[in-house]
Amino acid sequence: MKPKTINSWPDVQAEVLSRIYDRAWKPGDLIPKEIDLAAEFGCSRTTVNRALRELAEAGTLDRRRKSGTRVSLNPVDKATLKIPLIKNEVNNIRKTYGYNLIQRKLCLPPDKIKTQMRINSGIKLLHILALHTADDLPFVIEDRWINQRILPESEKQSFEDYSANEWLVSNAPYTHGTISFSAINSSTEIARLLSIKAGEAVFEIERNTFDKDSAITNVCLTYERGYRMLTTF
Amino acid sequence: MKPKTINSWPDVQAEVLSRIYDRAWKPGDLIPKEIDLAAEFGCSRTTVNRALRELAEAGTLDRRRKSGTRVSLNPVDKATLKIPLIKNEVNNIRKTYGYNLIQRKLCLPPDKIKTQMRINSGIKLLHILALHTADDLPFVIEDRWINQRILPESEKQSFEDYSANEWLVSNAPYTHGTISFSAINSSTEIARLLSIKAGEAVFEIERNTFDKDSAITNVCLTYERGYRMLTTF
DNA sequence: AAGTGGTATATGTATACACATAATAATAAG
DNA sequence: CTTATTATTATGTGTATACATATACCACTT
Repeated sequence: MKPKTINSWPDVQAEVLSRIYDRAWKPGDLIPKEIDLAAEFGCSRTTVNRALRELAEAGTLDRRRKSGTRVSLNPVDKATLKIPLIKNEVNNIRKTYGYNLIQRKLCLPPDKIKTQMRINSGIKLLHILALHTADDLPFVIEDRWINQRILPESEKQSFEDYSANEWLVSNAPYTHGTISFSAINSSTEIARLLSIKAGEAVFEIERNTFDKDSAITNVCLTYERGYRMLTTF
Repeated sequence: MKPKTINSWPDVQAEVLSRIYDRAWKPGDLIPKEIDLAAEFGCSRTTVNRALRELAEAGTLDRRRKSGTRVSLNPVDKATLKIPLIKNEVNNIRKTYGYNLIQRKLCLPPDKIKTQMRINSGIKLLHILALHTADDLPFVIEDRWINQRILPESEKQSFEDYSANEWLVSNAPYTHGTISFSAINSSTEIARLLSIKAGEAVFEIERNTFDKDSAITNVCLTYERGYRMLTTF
């Protein structure tokens, strides 16, 4: 049995994780300092630092200057959800993607949207309603409001051949945003578009993106019945 | 107007992001190589590398050896969801947390659970059903299966005074897991526990955690009506 | 035209070193 | 005994340097 050599940062990570997992280092325990680990593993402190920094970012370790590094007591489960383009999402499940524009209209947003987008004035916004299909079956409804004051080019887009979802990613860089997930009983309108019965539970994602303080767009995506959003950690 | 100095990796990141944001570097564009950026900013390649590596991990940049670095065409929106302890979740919204064990029984799991946990044999699992409350109102149902073969200590726990949710975080280290989010129409059983009407849409999170190849636990969390899971990016 | 192999190159990683910073612990001052 | 100051220390960051690795590109063969 050859002793495994530990001299790359992934090696260090693996070794540290294995010690945590084997309970040699228990939650709350202070682990040796970087210099000592470097000496033990026969690598440089830089390499140990790289490995531990990532584990701290992942929430596995808690690090504090002077105090040292300890195993997290409450390793917060962090699930990173990748939110792909709907087109890609459909292609990923090996189905044929389709897109239908239902409505495109400049109008005054309801209060609910104004609140979400943090808009006070009575300006009109571009409202887009569209249906994305997978193998010709309803997949997700896109109900979107676009701030034309921030995105004047959106006026020229008809959004008939490709979705706002698609156009925005490469035309509307944002600084930050909010996202929320919820379950709702489908309205008659939603039920009709998704070809389901009114009242059936559907999964909704509501997203707001901002350019500094200005809202760019608000979108509510209502998925087909039984949709599951999944990820691993 | 003093020229801002760029010599720390956060500075480099900010500058790169600002150029992407100002469309000086558009999606798909090849950006200067690390050495050139280092020269321009007056810092070392290591510093530039650190900054760009993080942006690539975040999905903002695409990097390939020899080819170089380009601005992502499809910057995948990544939302990182922190999944806190239910107790903390309730405390965070400034409500009083309560816990009620409904059932604790060793029994054979249904096929659906066996599939999720990748269990073939006919072993019995510990089944826990409990209700978490916020200000004495139903908040979330915890429906859990625990593999006692992997976690023998769980046998001694009554789970009457504190939840499995809580006990497991500091007693069941895991290697990986899966998580899925969905919307369902509440069954009569769920409706009764949550004090809502049967059929009302509720938000569900199903999680599986594993120790290498062995399933540790499967849990299905069914939230109160109108629950929203939110995060920012 | 299609494959084969070599070379140049941008990113990826490891190292030694230096200094910065945060935070604890020790010390001095009141 | 409390508060302010200072020293110490572990992590955080920046630099120069070296070598590793993936891969685009070109030359060459078949």
